[in-house]
Amino acid sequence: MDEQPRLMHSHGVGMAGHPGLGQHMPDGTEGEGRKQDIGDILQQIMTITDQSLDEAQARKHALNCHRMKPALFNVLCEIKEKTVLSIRGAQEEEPPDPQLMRLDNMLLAEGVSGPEKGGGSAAAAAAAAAAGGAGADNSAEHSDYRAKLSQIRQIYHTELEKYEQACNEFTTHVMNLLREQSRTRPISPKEIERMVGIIHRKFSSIQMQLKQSTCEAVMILRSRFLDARRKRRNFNKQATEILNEYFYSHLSNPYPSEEAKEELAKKCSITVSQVPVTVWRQVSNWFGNKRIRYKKNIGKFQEEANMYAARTAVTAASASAQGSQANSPSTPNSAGEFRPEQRLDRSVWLLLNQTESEMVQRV
DNA sequence: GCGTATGATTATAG
DNA sequence: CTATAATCATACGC
Repeated sequence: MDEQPRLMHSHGVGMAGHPGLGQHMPDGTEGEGRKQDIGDILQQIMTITDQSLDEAQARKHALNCHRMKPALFNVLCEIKEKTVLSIRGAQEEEPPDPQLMRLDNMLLAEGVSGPEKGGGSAAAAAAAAAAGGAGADNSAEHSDYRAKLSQIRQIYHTELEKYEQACNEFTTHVMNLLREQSRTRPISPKEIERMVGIIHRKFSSIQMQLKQSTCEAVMILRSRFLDARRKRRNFNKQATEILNEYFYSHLSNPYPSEEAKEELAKKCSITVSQVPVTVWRQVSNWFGNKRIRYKKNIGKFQEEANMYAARTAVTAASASAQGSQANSPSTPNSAGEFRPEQRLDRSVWLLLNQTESEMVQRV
């Protein structure tokens, strides 16, 4: 193993410019005749370009048939492998591309790349059911979606197959070519392997584009069909009134508990939602929107607040004293003082609410 | 049609 | 996980 690099080095240099290389060949143990042979062969190789074409062909043929040819050829292969591969081989060995993994995962999750059609639609149905909560009429709503999805799926698969086929064809073509050439050029199996790797990488980068565009198509489809914002329906008058009633009667702490939300949902009869959103979430959304919009512009909601406060005051006939307090136009801040036990929940809201209403009051 | 209202989603922070 | 703030996409009233 010690002399191998030296040997190859001399070969490399020799190939580049020194025809008289035969003398450097392995010594001692080798027979004289063999040494002579190698010198001859190299000499012939080096001078082959000086000859005419016919002569060169003849020489080439002779060299090809020479008994030392396989051994020398192997040496050449080894040299090339060591030099070329050491130069270019170091940068390879990439980990699986994270973006590709992401795309693959998404396609799998959307039921595009997974098992056959049954699995895909089942996954879609499951997703729809999971998102829908009360998905009574969802199936009819989503049939169009599923049809489009399977269309995408089909295109994806045929394209993928095409790429796969092209890749295989090209790979075998190149492999055959290289094998063919390996008879006359120093091409090691390892190099062929490497070339195959390169081809596969190229093709998989093309595949990635397909996956990318498929993902985009699925996302667009999803947003077209599954985005609830596109199917928005306003709550009916009664539901809004009930929600507003709760909101303004709990103005100091408008954070309904889970049970309260459930209760409100029931009272509002917003059980059948056209959108893939749970009833509970609709109530949450409503309160989230209401809080933020109220806080942003208390003045705008003042009238509404008074109205609902008045209504609750009228209904709550028993609590006349507090009712009148809540009834008066400018007492949202006093609500907190009347229910100190509620303040631990959302002190931030309370603070903002108080300061804002105080400001409004002063103006 | 257009501006506003409104329900839902997304991003972000605690 | 929830609440908030910003934003989106539609509904609604004019």
